[in-house]
Amino acid sequence: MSVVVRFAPSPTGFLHIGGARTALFNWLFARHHGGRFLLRIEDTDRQRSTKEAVDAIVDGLSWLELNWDGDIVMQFERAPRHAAVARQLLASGNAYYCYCTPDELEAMREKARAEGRPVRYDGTWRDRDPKEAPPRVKPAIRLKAPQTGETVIHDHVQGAVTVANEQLDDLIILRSDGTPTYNLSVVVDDHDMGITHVIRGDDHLNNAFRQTQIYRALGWKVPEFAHVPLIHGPDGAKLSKRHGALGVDAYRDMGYLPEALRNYLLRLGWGHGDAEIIPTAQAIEWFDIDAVGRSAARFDFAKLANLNGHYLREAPDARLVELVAPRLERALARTLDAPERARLLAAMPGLKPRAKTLAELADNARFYVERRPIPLDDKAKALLNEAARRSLADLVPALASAEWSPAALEELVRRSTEARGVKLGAVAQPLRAALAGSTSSPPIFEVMAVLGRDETLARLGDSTPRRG
RNA sequence: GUCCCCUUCGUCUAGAGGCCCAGGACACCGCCCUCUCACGGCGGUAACACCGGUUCGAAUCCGGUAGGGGACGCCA
Repeated sequence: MSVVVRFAPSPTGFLHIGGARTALFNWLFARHHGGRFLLRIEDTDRQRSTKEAVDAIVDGLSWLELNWDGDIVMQFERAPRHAAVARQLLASGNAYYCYCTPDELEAMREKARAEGRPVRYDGTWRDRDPKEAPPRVKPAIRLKAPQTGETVIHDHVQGAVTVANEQLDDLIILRSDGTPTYNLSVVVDDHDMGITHVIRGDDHLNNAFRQTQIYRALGWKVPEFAHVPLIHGPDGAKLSKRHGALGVDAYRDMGYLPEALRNYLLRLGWGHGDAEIIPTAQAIEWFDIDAVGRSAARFDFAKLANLNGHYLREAPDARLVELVAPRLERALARTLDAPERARLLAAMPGLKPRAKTLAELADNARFYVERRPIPLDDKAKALLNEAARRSLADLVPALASAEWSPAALEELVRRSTEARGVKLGAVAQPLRAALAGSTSSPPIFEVMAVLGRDETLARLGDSTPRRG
């Protein structure tokens, strides 16, 4: 049997990090088994669904490179089909009209809660003659669920989960306005789309029982289930915005690479021996939904940053220039020309091991394309005292005719410091301050090589006293 | 309140009765490398929630307790 899975978000906000992970698991499962990964937008809540949210989901999945197969299914468009199935259930005696009004139901729940009883529909209209229906009340359709026995789900993550049928009430499958409810729509769509494995957040575990009852009433085959745990914040509580329940676009903005986020999300709740760095191709080979853990994991930015640093170091320099250039252009409020981009490319090997995010990489790269006189931070200013400036000035004549390579420059400066009996750092740090504008940067001779002789001497000139 | 689920270092996890006085990674702390900052290398602190039981032997199996999470809508 070929595997067919789907990711089915409701477009009521951005694609959040938890949704991204269930999408990733679905995608990996499909790719591992050579099956299909479908995308269905559950937009049946007309009040809250927005076009912007649909775009955000599509953009987020695209950025994460979780490509789906076939066309996107818009659930609302299938509402007539769902309603038809509800009527089919009615005709077969597996559903019935319920004439309770929302107010009555609310009162029913209120009373049950107050009396400490389970909050469930009491079955008022289950066996009552519809002829007794109050006039002018439009009925909803409820599933006539089994009242005895139990419903068991064999979940690939949670194992066998059993619930007594008396715990489940007769859920509404078609609203009084004729629109289908979530559980009905999901069952009909999953069936019609040929979904073999339903992989979703475990907040849906309870729905799986309801849905199983609908499948049975319809005589349809129940799909395999895998309910993956939710992601929690650092405090163990539900992920809040402050903790990282952000849209994936926010992670892109913070400068994380999609492959790093994928690797991080994969390791949240799943492991393969001691493996930590798991590139996507490897993940596809190894991924196994049955090995996903049953407990919720906490989101940890530090680990994400570490992983991101790894993928940053591995990324081709040209790609990083493309990713960093727009950030620099925004910061500098101007566009970068070809020589500046070339300079960034040459600087990238020295820059990338020093950053954990693209934001940090852009910050660190900025001095390379800053226009003279480049701004100096406070520590750099303090470092460039009278004595430091003089020793830099002493270096200028030799630099003017030096061979311009990192090794030759280092050799030259080392010889000069040895001759004067000072440590290399005594000159390297002032050089760094004058050329990079701060007290930390890639190796200074490499910086000089990338900057070129003219720019180097010009920057030194900006910081040293004029010769008389 | 009712139902369901979860519980190994601070965090993510390995572990499916003896290989575990519990392994890896991140974070943290030392040391090394070193022109700064990183990267890298080496080392360190640190966990089987608790109580019973089964067994020659339990992190691993069973029961209970505690703590945490999720679900209880004519939302999805």
